[in-house]
Amino acid sequence: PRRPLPRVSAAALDEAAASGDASAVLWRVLIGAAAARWRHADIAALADTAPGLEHVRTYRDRSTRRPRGRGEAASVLARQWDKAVKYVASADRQIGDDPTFDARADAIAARVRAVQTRADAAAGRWTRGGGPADRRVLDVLCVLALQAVSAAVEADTRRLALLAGIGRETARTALLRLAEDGWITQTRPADGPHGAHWTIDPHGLIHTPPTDSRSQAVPRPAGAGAAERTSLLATLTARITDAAHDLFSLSPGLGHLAGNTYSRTSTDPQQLDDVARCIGASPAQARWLLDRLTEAGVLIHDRRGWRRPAHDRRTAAARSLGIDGRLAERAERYRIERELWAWWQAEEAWMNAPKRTAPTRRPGRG
DNA sequence: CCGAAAGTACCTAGATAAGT
DNA sequence: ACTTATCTAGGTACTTTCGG
Repeated sequence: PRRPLPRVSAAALDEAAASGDASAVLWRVLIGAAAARWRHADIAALADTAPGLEHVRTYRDRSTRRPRGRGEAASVLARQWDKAVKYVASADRQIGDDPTFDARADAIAARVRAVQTRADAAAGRWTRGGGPADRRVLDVLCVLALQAVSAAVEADTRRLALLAGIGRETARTALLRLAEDGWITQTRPADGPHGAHWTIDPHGLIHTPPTDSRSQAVPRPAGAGAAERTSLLATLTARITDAAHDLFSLSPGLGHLAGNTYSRTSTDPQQLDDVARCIGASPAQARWLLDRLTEAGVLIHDRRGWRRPAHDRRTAAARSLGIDGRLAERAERYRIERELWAWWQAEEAWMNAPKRTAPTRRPGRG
């Protein structure tokens, strides 16, 4: 979901950068593009022509500018882009660019938090039958909604399936089940090459209180909404990244529910009851799942409880079961890997960026 | 203007795991 | 041990876009 550039950055993109400080102009463009969730390919497509990207094409030699080589230009852009993405992730720069952003981020973060709270309270809904797949799809929809800063998002079944680490048909039926139970609603059917639109706000709760200037009854510090959105995004992205893995596929794999269980653990030890409550399972079922995860070598069990080892062992475990690479094969089949890969790399750059707030839990694998 | 290509949803059949 | 239902892959039909 790429948004238009903020005004400052759009102006910088058209600025004749050769005469002034070209690197500063480039920085203004990249920051805005990263905040608007552009991808590297989007900005790279403009590198040859846009006046504001002069710094990519040439470098300053005393009072003149000399052209860079093709490879050097690409590496300059890649390096600066990486820096910009990390900067935006750590500093919540969007607040300054877009005065409505904080309020919108606050609304969507509150909605996602409500959905997650309600889901966590629905014990048993996510452990039986298609429940594990349902919960993954719900979490992915929450992430997409946070990214788009909108409760309604376009979500075709393939993209959803790949992000959730499940099959496309499974994702489709999960959507139907979630809709039937009132967790989500389809706002627009599929239209040719475009997927259907779904909302995690079936009753339209978000749009009722608009960003009214007089509704300042609850004073919140500036940037609170943006910060909460960032924090939720980090938590939920880590969760789906942890769960979507070959090890948690079917057959000799440990299954979807085991993946969801693993995604709720961290390197800090947890008690059985905590884990059981997180996934809404009975203590006996949770115990069985934790034992299987421990047996596979991805969790450690001692008298303080269950925790993850310092290094992620999911891939090693999958390899020893002979199911390494399943998800990648599936992605290959769906033939949209290239597209998804770009999104995912931006997301990982986000995840690995230095955190401004207190460190939560570590993202699983780098 | 027409056909090819690409992307999506829906349907069906087989395999596998969970529940009783 | 048996029944049920869930997941997955393959195939089909429909729509839009693009190139000759």
